[in-house]
Amino acid sequence: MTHRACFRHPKDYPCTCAMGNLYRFVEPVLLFLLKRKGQSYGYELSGELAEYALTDAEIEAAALYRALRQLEKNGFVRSEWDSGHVGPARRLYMLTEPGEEHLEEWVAVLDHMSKSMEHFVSSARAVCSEAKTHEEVVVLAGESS
Amino acid sequence: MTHRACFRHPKDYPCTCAMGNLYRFVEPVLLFLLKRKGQSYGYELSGELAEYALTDAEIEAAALYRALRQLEKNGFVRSEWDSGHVGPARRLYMLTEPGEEHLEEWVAVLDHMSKSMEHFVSSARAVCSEAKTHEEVVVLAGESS
DNA sequence: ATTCCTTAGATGCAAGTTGCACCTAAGTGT
DNA sequence: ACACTTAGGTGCAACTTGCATCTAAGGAAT
Repeated sequence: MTHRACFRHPKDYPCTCAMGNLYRFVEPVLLFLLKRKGQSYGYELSGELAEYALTDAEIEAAALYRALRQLEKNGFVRSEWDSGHVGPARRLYMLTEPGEEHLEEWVAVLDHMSKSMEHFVSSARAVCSEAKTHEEVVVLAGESS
Repeated sequence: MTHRACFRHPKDYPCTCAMGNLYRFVEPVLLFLLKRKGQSYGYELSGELAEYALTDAEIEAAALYRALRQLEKNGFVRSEWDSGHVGPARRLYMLTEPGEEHLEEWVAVLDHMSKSMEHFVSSARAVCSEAKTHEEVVVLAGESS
């Protein structure tokens, strides 16, 4: 039941929905956006998250708010209430010094993962096309048997 | 407590341990190994898993056995007991036709993710080095203020 | 005044993955 | 008898996520 049922994306789109749950890499994207913007708040970030998301899966607002609180609990961001505008108060987040370092750690980790995945993809493609070539050989040989 | 505590790897190694839990991508690696080997069993696979693992984190034997059962439940692999050898019986796994297709889906997904991560890494590096350059400018300017 | 919409943040619950510790069982060696 | 290796497995706590739902402030319309 976990797999093979994706309503959200068109067929042929390489979404991860049908692959079972994957962590969404919410943290590093939030750290990156906060680094680039200087400061921001949950509702605003939720609009820009999709652009740099590492999977195609939509990042839920609930996950976003929880990730920000978790980052704060771990000391990577800090926040203050901002009421200097119309509408409900916003919780403004900004990176801390440990947060800057943590972002750089994430960059190293994701660089590493990206390369591992590339290696995996090319190895798997080699095995699969080998198998296909073999199938073709079998099919061609089968014509005359 | 989730973060910043990795005992298992040397410092400076870009491990994911300190990044909180990440899914380990056990499934696609197992599908790939079964494709390449034709058939295999848990204990043997556990020795070859590290080579193609997509994160540096060790994949636990427990996770491996559970992933194989899950794959079977979902129809991507099938298994049979093998007692034709010394020692305890082995549960021999092999890909099914849906499993072959699922592997190809995984390859497409991981190709996509690999490229997203690469994009993220280069964007983040640009922002960080920009900030560093700015810091250097500030430091240099600060010399004479 | 009451109702509805938008903005903004948050929680409760079920389902899923994982790490750790532990267990069963077959065969081998001492 | 006892310990070791191979092989597969379970129970529990901790964690992430999706979905549904909630609070609350401000603005617009009836």
